[in-house]
Amino acid sequence: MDAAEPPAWIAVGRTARTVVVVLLDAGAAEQSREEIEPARLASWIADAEARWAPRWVWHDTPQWYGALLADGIRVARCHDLRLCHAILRESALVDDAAAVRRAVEWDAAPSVDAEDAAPALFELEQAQQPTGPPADADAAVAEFLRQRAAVEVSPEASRLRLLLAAESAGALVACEMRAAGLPWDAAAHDRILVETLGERPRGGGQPAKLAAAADRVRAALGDPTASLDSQPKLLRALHRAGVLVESTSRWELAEQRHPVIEPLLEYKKLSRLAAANGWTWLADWVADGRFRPVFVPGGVVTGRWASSGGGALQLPRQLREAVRADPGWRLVVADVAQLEPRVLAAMSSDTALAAAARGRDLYAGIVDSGAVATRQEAKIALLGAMYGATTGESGRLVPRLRRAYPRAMGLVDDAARVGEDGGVVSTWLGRSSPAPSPEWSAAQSRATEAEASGAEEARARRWARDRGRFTRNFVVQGTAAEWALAWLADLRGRLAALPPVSPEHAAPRSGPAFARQPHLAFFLHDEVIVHTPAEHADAAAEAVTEAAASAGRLLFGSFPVDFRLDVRTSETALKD
DNA sequence: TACTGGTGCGCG
DNA sequence: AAAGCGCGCACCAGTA
Repeated sequence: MDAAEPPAWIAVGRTARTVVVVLLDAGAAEQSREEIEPARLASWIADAEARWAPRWVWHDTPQWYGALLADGIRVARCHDLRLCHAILRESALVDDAAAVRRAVEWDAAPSVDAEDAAPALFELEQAQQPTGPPADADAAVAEFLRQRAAVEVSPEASRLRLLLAAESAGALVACEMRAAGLPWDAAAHDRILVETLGERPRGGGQPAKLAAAADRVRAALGDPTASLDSQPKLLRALHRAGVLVESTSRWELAEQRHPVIEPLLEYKKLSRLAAANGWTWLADWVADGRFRPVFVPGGVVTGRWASSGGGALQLPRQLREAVRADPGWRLVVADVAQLEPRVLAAMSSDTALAAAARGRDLYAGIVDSGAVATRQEAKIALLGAMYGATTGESGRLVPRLRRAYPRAMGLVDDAARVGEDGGVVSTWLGRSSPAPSPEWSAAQSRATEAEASGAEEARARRWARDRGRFTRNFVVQGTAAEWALAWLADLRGRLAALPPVSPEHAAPRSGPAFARQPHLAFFLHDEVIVHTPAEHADAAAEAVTEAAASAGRLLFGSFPVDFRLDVRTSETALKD
């Protein structure tokens, strides 16, 4: 593995029986290539990482990195071809995306079980990959060159490079968080379930408190066999009892006065907990004291992560008590206060909004500016502006923000207008919204024809406004996701650079080697949880804070906006 | 039996 | 029954 100059990139790909590595210089010219026996691969990669710290180029991070982590190997940087392809093929910052778009094989989603198959990645027999992007080295290099070409000719190359690096770093973090898991106290979870729902019945059936709530509902309805889990049946039963609601949603029920309401709301609350995060969930998703969800970077059109299985991004507040650090360890829980409005202030260079946010609760700052009277009003107005509210209290308050913060409001209003006209909008770093569907466009052009019906015109208008609200929010939500990726990536590096922990903490119960150091354990749009030995908790908390400031500078340079964090260090992930 | 669409609720 | 964005999941009902 000698090379004249250190490789800046190393592309990896599989053949039927071996792995091919391709060393590329900083200009992406090939220096050399080598075929590696699967048994030697892990140590080869570990050596190359230590020697050159290259950026690893591979087709799909979970399939490569999952196996490496299982072998105790961590890498600092990668370029995830599949994720970067998805960004570049749509980005309006790319002048000529034709070549990238033609490579349709890179549009394929990886097979669902690819991640679980990862530990077997280098076993001889697994050569077939039924779906997903190509896994061989030649395809990887070719796609990498196409992507580089698309980026390098763009006038916005530096933004795109940052976005691709952040997206790829996120892919590494997602794999690592799955490998490390979120420390989960099953006994504490069980206690919460027993307290809330009652003892778990041995032979199946409903727990006592849930059954009792159901009985009270049926008694109040005067209908001992009423079905509570079927929306149509429940609705009919309510009507028979004289509760004339149009839906069975909590919101509408709460406005009614009838003896059935209180027990019904109670029943809904309990049955939700039992169904979504009850004993079945605990058995399915928690093992060895860890909750291991599948994070899906880039899973949302805006660039936010999605999750698959376990409902990782919907952890109910009620269960946060069950998130519990290992003995001698701590959790550093940090979330950003009003991330999206701060991002909006920065990307629109709205110094007034940034000033309202600086060093304090942003909503309080808006109140102080005199635009609205109360914190609640400020919150409703700002959310309404970013989501496109037109009616109700929110719709009434938005015009006042428009006067106070014309630049910020102008940015989201413009994004809405572009979307209504069928155009494409982009985030700060260059992730673009999808083009309108053919059905959408057809409806719009149909509505302009002379013989279009009133109904057709109304539908086209409604769809246009729907799309306007989507693009309005896309620019803010998507840029906030970019900030969060930069935060994660920077934090990951800082945590990895902390000094080694003392020996008594160096070997916790189980898990990958990096999890013996302070490490990221959870991420939720604007929140991170770091699991750390107690002796490093202060350093980890400091790293979280510094990473946030660093992310702000990386995206917005010296623009004077701050990203305030609420940071708590404790043994559980409980909030307030 | 496997699917799809509707409903409702959890999260940001 | 939300208004006003983005998700995932469970459950039911209707259909293939």
